[in-house]
Amino acid sequence: MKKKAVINDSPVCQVRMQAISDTMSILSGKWKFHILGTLIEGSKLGFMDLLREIDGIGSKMLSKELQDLEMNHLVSRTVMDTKPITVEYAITEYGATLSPLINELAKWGIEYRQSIHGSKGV
Amino acid sequence: MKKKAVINDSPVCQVRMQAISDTMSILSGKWKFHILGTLIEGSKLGFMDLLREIDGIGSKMLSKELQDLEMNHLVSRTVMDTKPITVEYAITEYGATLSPLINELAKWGIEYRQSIHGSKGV
DNA sequence: GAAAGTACTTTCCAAAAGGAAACTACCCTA
DNA sequence: TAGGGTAGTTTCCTTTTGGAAAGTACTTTC
Repeated sequence: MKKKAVINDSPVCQVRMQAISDTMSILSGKWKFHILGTLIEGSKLGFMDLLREIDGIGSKMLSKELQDLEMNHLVSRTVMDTKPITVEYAITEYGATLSPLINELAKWGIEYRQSIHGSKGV
Repeated sequence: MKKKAVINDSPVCQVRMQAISDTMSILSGKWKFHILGTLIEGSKLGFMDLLREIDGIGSKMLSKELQDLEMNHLVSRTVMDTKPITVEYAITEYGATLSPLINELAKWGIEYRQSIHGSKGV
């Protein structure tokens, strides 16, 4: 009995799956989308600003996630030579290409909430 | 010295952030997007089919993730009364509303790969 | 009646993720 | 010179995640 050739294991599909894995590995963790979302809304924020803006995050996580995002060129880090030195974090032009994705994420989440409340068991 | 009112903590923004958290918590884990992506491509697959299709997943994870997705009405599970009983997993109509999101995810990942190869350091 | 296929579940373990609190280091103001 | 603000880092700990392997249960085929 031959094993049925289930679906599409064509290159396009494998590339697609790989692409999804790539995106998710770059944006993994509990806080990446929050940080990016915050920086997309209010460009140029300091470390303490982000710590205050993003509800629940601690300095360790914020620091680590910002480093990840910077490494992937999604956010920029600029040390200003103000007197108590400050650092400006901002979304890069490249990071801004995530806007459509983040919008889809938000849109789906909003519709999800509505579907829970507005229906009798989906 | 008054604390600067950093950005938009208007209800819309909080709702948006909450929505992103909701979506991500439903789609958390290493395999959800793979499973959904696979079921969107080839509707109606058995447990063993999925196990073979999704490279690297084990039966424990597949089982657990399918239960999660079923609980959230994103996939359906139908026990067929064939002789060695088989189970058909399929994406629900509701689960299909994730297609645009998954497409964005894939699209961004593909462009990401291109940006790595095609540029001199972004 | 043994093997193999369906669909899982259970156990046991290792690694990764994440959080609280304390600590560094530097500067300014009072 | 003590307190408070900047921007983090370090330590220690718990929780979560995920994987390998074996087990369950039932059926059909050889």
